[in-house]
Amino acid sequence: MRYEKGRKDSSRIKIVETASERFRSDGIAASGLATIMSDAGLTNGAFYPHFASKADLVRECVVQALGAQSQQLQEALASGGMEAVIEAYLSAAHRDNASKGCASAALLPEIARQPAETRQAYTDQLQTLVGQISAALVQTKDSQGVALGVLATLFGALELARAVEGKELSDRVLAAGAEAARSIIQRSQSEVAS
Amino acid sequence: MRYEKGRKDSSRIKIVETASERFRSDGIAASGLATIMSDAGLTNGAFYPHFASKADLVRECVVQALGAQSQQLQEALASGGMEAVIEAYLSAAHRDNASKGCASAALLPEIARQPAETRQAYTDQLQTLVGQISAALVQTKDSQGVALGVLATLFGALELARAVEGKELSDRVLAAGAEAARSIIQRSQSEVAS
Amino acid sequence: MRYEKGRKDSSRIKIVETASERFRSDGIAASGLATIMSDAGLTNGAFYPHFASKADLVRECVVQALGAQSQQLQEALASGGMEAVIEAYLSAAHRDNASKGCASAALLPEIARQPAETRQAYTDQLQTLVGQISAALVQTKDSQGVALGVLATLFGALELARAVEGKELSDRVLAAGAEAARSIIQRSQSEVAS
Amino acid sequence: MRYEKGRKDSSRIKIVETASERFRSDGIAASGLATIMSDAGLTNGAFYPHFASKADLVRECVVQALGAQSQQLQEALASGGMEAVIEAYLSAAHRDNASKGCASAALLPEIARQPAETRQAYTDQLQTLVGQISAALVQTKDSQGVALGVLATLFGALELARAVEGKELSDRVLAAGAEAARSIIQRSQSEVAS
DNA sequence: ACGGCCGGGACTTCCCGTTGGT
DNA sequence: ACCAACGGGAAGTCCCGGCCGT
Repeated sequence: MRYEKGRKDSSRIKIVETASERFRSDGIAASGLATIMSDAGLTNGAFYPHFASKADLVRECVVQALGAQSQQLQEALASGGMEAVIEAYLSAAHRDNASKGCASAALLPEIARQPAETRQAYTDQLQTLVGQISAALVQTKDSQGVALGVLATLFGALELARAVEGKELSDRVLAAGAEAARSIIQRSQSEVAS
Repeated sequence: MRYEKGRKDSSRIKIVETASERFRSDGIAASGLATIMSDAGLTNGAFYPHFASKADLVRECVVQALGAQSQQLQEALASGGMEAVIEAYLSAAHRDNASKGCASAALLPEIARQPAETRQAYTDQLQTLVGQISAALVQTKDSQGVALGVLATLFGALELARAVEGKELSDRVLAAGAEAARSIIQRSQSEVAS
Repeated sequence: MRYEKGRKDSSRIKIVETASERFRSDGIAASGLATIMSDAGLTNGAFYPHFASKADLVRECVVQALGAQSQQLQEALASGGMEAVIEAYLSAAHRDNASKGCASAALLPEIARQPAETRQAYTDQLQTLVGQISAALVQTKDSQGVALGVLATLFGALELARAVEGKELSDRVLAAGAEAARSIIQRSQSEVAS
Repeated sequence: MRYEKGRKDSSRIKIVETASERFRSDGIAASGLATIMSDAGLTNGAFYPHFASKADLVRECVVQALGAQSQQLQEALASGGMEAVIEAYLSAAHRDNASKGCASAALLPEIARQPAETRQAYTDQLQTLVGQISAALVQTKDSQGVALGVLATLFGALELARAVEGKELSDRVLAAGAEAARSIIQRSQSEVAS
């Protein structure tokens, strides 16, 4: 799509992937371009031909990370429905592997402080996720609202599980988040039934 | 009382309050001590007699901010119950005023990257909130889990509302989060009823 | 002939001449190929069909510059002997016009840091100069040594005259160098006489 | 002298010493600040509090290197006179160890391209050397000129010995330079005698 | 031969957290 | 408590040597 015009831009892709992981593990502000480029097998000087600024890279990473998440979501929904999605999202593995996990749970407050363009890009990608989840639910008047509520719960629970000290409590947070997500879905369906 | 241990200098209190706001509005990593001290009406050199490091200040701020939140929560629960809490938390005013708002919604992913001591302090304070909410709910087998689920939903929804671009969508996120929180609570109560 | 081996394109000759001047005026490391090519009336891309690398060009320039110097030396020796050579070499005009002057005085330390092939090429050309001067001297046991000593003095004096600040001192350096060169020659001759 | 005012500035001294070696071994233009700072055990960011620019550092290095050379010269003159100076200067050890050796022989053409301030600093230091050598010679009308001539010969011969390929020839250059230097001195003395 | 691109890396500016002298 | 300075290190601009498609 984007980088079809010029060269094959494998470097650009490598940079975005490397940065995307680094941002999720260390945060955006705490990640330096030099480290990212070095991890990508390149040097500082090779950055600016690809991106106008760090903010530009951030936007690209948000798009990339949520795009990949959308694909994973599609597969999970197809194979196991919402229940599988919830269990995979609020798993210990996902909690313990932030660098390859959900960008929202890793970066939401930092995304909120990004320029409007980045937030718009995030919003666009998020709505894809909302649409996918909404479509997987029994249709109600406001299945998009339900999807948003479920996503908020998943994001919040994963962040909380990562922030608290103590594995036992963290596991309980994951379980509580999963139960909460199920509640939201089930209550929306029971409304339809009534 | 918690922060009696050190000197209860007014300077120290002022630094913590100022930093606490700055962290919530700009993020921890993006906030410099020089700016914080300047805003507190002091200079750089006055910091280290009070705190051993920035990480130390962060821990103190987390305690202070969640302590204050606990007090507000108590008042809101007393006057209007959980419904009032939800509405106040997921209000446009709270969304638009991060610097004086919930530290969790502003900082959770950054707290997750802090040293164990800070995460432990956060955990302690969080459990106070959980206890308060749990006590306000109809008692069930796992009212703490419900409280955790509600908190996760509130945190996630507020972060999401701040991150998305467009007021209309952001308002919908707030509403969806509120509805989701109500669902979690109501379903836990209906379980009791059945 | 030396540089017949490659194509004797006029472009190649132009590049070498342009680079040769630029190197002498700005130094090798400080001279970029883009500037050289541009000054030669060509573009970047025309370089590599002619030379394998910048080091290759440097070698070629060393050969070209010393070859030209050898011709000038021959003429000067023929017309005015060593005294004319010394005066021309240590003239204000030569000092103030490095770009068309002696490559040794302009580049010796940089040549010393070049790859062996370049240093070999320099050595070959230098020995031509040594032979010419040696032949112009009264023959002694070690007229080549005397020629080397004279050349070292001329190179060193010209470099020194270019490096010092202040025209008056610089002129004195030139004069002192000339007098030193004459001393070397005269003493070698007096040895013969004795 | 210079850095007495502020702190002990051991860092500054370390930077100058490290840079001074690096410049002499690799040349000024070819030496990057990052490498120099890294070798000095510091990082990029620590450079500019000490020096306004790379050119500023170069000037400092020129002063430092020639200052040290002046001390060595004094010792050599005291212990063995000019003959000892010549032999030490045009020794294989000095030729093969440019990084700790004479800055003039390593850098003269690059110094000639530096801003006037650097050239002035070089000139000042050079005149110290000239004065020392001049004082060591039998006094003649122009013992400063003789000293300049000797220095030019030494500089040129060392550069030449480093630039030529082949140890045997390089050794001959050293010997020829030494013989030339002796000739200059002796002829200046015989003038007096006559 | 052209022109543009690629990655490397230079120089410089800015600000950070922290320390020490006053 | 002030404040200047230190060293660390990031962001950004620039240009270099080298390569390729046209």
